[in-house]
Amino acid sequence: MKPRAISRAELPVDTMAMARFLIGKLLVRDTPEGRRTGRIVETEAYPPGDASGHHFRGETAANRSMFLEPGRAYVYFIYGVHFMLNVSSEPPRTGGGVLLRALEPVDGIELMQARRGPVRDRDLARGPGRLAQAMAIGPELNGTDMCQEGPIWLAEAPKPVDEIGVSIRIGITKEAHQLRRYFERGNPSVSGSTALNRSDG
DNA sequence: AAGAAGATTCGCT
DNA sequence: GCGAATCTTCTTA
Repeated sequence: MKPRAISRAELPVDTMAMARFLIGKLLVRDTPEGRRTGRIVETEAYPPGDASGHHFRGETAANRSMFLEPGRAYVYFIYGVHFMLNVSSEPPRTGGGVLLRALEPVDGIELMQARRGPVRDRDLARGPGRLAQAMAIGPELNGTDMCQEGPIWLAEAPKPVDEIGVSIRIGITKEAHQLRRYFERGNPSVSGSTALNRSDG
């Protein structure tokens, strides 16, 4: 299977639309050791004006990537332990992003296992911190254009998406009631509780 | 200059 | 279920 990159022209210029659009698409990571590919099965939207978003208080050196055009990687470090990968999703200087929370492993599974240890395949990239670890994502990828083949990029969906569910987002306290988490219902690589993954907001 | 909070995960109880 | 691990960034004094 040969993945084809998604051009910027194909991307929605809107955070909620982007979060939904990305479900089922491929995330491809190319490194000297080889290629890792995962199918995106869970996302969260952090649109402009959302107090839980890192862009909420305006552009800084740290959150600059989210103020670029759609399709840029925003990578940040949290809890002293984990990296997280987002895709910018609004017009330039606006500020918005979509957090990639889980992948269904497709290719390069041995490379993911090497970084994640002995866990079931479905758990390799189940959760945003695990996703970053499995895909070898670090701060050097912050700002990368994901709309062309490079170290980290987006590619077309390999198959039709199953039913998409919607729920509240995980692990935040501000704007906690907003239904801004999207996932492929029934996919075993989706994180979160059974109750959350049943709802369809 | 110091402190607290944070888009999590893992291991133990 | 709870707490630790461990660090960056922003806020407040």
